[in-house]
Order: sequence, then C-alpha cells, then structure tokens
Amino acid sequence: MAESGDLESSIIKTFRNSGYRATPQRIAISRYILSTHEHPTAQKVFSEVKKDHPTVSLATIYTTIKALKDMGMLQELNHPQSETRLDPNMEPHLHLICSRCERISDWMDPEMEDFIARVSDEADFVVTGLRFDLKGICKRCRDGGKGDRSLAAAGESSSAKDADYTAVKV
Amino acid sequence: MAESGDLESSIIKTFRNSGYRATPQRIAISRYILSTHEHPTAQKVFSEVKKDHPTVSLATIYTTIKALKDMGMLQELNHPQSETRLDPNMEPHLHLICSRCERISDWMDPEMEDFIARVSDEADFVVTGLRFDLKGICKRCRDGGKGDRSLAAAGESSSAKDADYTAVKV
DNA sequence: CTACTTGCAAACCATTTGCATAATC
DNA sequence: GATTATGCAAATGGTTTGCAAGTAG
Repeated sequence: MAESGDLESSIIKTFRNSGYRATPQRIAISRYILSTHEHPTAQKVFSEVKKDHPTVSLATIYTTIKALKDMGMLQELNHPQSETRLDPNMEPHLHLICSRCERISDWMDPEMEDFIARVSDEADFVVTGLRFDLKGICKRCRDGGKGDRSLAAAGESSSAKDADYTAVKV
Repeated sequence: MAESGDLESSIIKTFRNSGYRATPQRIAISRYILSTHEHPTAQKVFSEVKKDHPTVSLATIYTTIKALKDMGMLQELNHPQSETRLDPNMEPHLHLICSRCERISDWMDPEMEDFIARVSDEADFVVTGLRFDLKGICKRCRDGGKGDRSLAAAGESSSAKDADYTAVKV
C-alpha cells in the first residue's frame, strides 16, 4: 500500500496519463476512495471530501467516480434497495456483506482464481470481470449482537472498526 | 420442473400460504418469471404479461416481484448502469453475464458449495445468501461475432436463443 | 490562452406510493 | 361484504446532464 505522498502523485499520474486533468477535487476524492476499506457510497465520499473541500459538489463526486472506473481503478457494487458502494480493490476477491451492520469486508482466497479459471474453461466463457458476494452475519454482529448501521453516519474516518475485519489474508 | 398446470397451482398455493391473494395478474406475472431462464427486467415482464393481461400496470409487476422476493421465490440482480434483472433460481449457482449480448446464463458447479462453506468457516461469517457473477464474452458472441442486444426488444417469448445456453449442468 | 472542470440546478428514470375502484375469499 | 389488490398518476431518490463561471496545463 502506497504512502500518502506516493498515493497522491500516483493519482495525479494516473489522471494525466488518461487525459484527465488532475484537479484538487479529483485528487481528494480519489485519495479517499482508494485508501479506504469501507466500500463507501457516493454520499459518504461527498461528506468526507467536503471536510477539506467544502464547496465540492455531488456531481463532481459522480463524474470522478466515473473517471476512476473508466481508468480501471475501482468497481461499483450495487445491491437491491441500497445505494451503490465503491470498491477500489481490483484483485479477484469476494465480499462478506453483513446484513446487520452493512459492513462489506474483502476476502481474498487463494483458490478463487483456479475455481474461476475452471468454470471459464468448462463454460467456454471468456471472463473479464467478476463479482462474488456472500451475504450473512459477521462475527462481530453475532458476538456483540449490537450491530450498528453507522455507515450512514458521516463524520468518522476510516476507523479501526473497519480495519480490523477487512482485507484478511491479503 | 413443473408442468404448466402444476406450476400454476403451486403458485396459487404459495401466495395463499403466505397470506397473499392469488389474483390473475399475480399468477400470470409469477408464471412468466418462474418459468423463464432469461433473467428478465421488470419492463420485460411487463411487456410479456401485457400480452394476456393488457390492462396490467407496471406497479403491479413491481409489487408482485416484491411479494415473490419476500416469499423467497426469486432474487434480484443489479449491475451498474443497467436495470435490475430477476432470477428465480434460488439454488447456489453463478451467472455468466455476456457484456456483448447481455444474456445471463446460470451455471451450477458441484464445488461451489464446498468452497463457500470453507470461506464461511475461515472468515467466521454465517452465510445466508450469495451472488457470484462472471462477466465476459460468451461462446456464441465469440463465435458468431454478431452479438445482439435483443433483450430490450419486447415481443419475443423465451426462445431457443436463450434455452440453448442456459442452465447448463443443472 | 484554450479546453477541460466545477458547482449549481434541473432533468432522468427505474421504482415506489397514494388513492379511488375493483376483485378475492 | 370486508379486506386486499389493481391501475393510474404523482412522488421519490440516486444519478446524470446543461450551462455559466473557474481553473489546469
């Protein structure tokens, strides 16, 4: 994972290489999305970025998301009756989605690529992208019982709350 | 797979058992959704059902979809920038989604359940539902090159076009 | 300097909802 | 006959777009 300064210059390079201008808004938006593990919604990105760029608009959030997507830097996860969430992890991985606290955790499994390769082969289907979600109840919610839906609540940065259950086995 | 009459009476029972009335509209909508393999959109269901029930409204399509979902008879698949598509297959399976012709095919794999059980165990996550999509190019589009996007075009029933590439290895 | 971006507000569009009428049980 | 469902039309809400003013290269 890149250090703060590295991330920023890599973001700038990425935009310029793709013919986009590296504006302060784009940099701030990208920096936030690419470094969080919480799979934020566009609204969450908006409220986070507003802290440093009070005049940023939701439209800019959305166009930047589209640019990042075009450049292959993130993917979007949609689920019925809930807002689209963003995922900057472009490696094959699966999502553990807790129905109680609505956290989405990444899970990397060493056998996944082989499994996909085999299906691709058997089905004669050229795979260009994938999406693997498991829905259920996470350990934390099962233990504590007190699942909270704090995702909606703005004003908190990428905290330990996410970090300690995310990106296991990377 | 149930024969036509069986399907209808099973639909009626299912609704009544769950406290819903078995109206002609609901029966027609359910019958179509539950017996097609094409993973239709709500609009597609609307145009199909209108053939026999010219006065049916989109609102009824949507409320019936919700009822079927509540009863565990179908799931919804959403993807960025495209309409929600319906899937009456509630067994663990994966989707082969062709980016060219937009067909969605089901693929059952014998190892899938074991794989999920292992992840569930390792991640300490109680799985209640899943969603596994592979995006890419299907054999037909690769061979013929003439991928068509006929899904949007109404007025055609569940044809061989879908049937011969759907639900392989059931 | 020029073209691309931003921020605002209006437009979009799939889906949901309110309500009077109609149909189920 | 009481209650639930339908169909219409209006509302919703996340996302997109048009445009004048601002900014990157």
